[in-house]
Amino acid sequence: MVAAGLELARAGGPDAVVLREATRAVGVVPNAAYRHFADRDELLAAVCAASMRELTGRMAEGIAAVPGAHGDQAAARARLGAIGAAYLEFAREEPGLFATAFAQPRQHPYTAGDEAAEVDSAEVEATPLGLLRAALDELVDAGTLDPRRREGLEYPIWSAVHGLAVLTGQGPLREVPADVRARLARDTFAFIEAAVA
Amino acid sequence: MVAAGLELARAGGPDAVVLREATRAVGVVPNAAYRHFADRDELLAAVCAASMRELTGRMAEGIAAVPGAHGDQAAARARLGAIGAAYLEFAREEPGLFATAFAQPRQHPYTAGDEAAEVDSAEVEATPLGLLRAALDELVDAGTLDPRRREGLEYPIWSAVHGLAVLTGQGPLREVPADVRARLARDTFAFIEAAVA
DNA sequence: TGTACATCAGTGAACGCGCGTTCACTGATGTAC
DNA sequence: TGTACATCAGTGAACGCGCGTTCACTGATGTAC
Repeated sequence: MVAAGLELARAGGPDAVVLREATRAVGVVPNAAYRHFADRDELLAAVCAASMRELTGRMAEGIAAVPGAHGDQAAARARLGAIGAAYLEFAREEPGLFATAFAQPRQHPYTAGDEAAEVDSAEVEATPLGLLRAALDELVDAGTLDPRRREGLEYPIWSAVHGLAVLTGQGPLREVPADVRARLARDTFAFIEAAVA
Repeated sequence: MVAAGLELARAGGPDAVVLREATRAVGVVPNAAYRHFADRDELLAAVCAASMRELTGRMAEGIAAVPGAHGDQAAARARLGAIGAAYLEFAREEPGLFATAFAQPRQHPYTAGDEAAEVDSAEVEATPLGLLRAALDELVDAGTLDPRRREGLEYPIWSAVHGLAVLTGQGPLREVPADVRARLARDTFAFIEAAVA
């Protein structure tokens, strides 16, 4: 059911996650879905969570593909770039899933500064925000990023990349040609580096 | 009809712009709408355009409220800040209209660098992007912004502010308390200033 | 080893709902002669 | 000045659609005695 819903979301975003259609894809009668989900919203929530997991997985892959030991300056920078690139690539290649991942967000605890330690670190990791935090922490470890500038830095960076993804996805910039899109991505990354440096 | 649709969008976003409901609000029979709109999508497009105009208007008000002559350094900076603040404020106070403004975007010509001159300047102005461009141009005029860094700078800035609006609006950060939200906005503005300087 | 029973995924039929849209129409308003 | 006519916003009734959801049910599977 969730896999079927995921395909619907891939093709048409969260609104396309229609209970009856998912059961049809599975080859089952509509009300059979109620064996597994309380209602349509519960199915949608599961599909949203799966979409978010998919995004997180792509980002993790992008990071893992960058060689170099933890703490190496060039590698740390490259890993931050890989995070942003994977995020934008997912938004471009899977607009339906991207929209779905953010359509019905699980409550996302804001944990900056002092409260950070309270959160189960494994859970935080398995999240786009968690991966971004780890990358910034590595930049601090590598000596590239001044620790005093580290606090809260994940949010403006996340905003910039997410904003670009949205504007060039469903947004007003969705019709720009591929080369312009690539340039926007480069400019945005340069902008982030300028602010970090 | 558009005003009624706008109220629906204000309350529930673009999906809430239901043709029958708009006619009901106007006190008219459903099919009467077809005197004025080819179909539901045409009504929605009109409502989206009106939402975008509303956003642009709020931003223009925010700019106009900043005293100081064109080219004054402090005033120029304040105007850039006012743009971002108005954008975020609109997204927070009118989430439905904000979502609607970006729901069915009019094709938005990308005009950076050489092509900029080709576009009717009046049309460009009456747009969030146009206002942002004007503010950045003023920073150049004021001598605050290096002209060599000006080109294409509007997009990362727009992305950062738009991303923050989305993440704290419908997005994963939508549940954060007001003070944290304010801090995120401050951090993002500081981030932008750091990249611009 | 065999029988009784609980579990539970899936069935078949139906419901009420609100939607967008089409049809032929009415009736007021303004204009041409 | 008065009559004929075009225009056009709105009417009334109806359509087919697909949706989420509820009901009482069946039939296979696994388990307890």
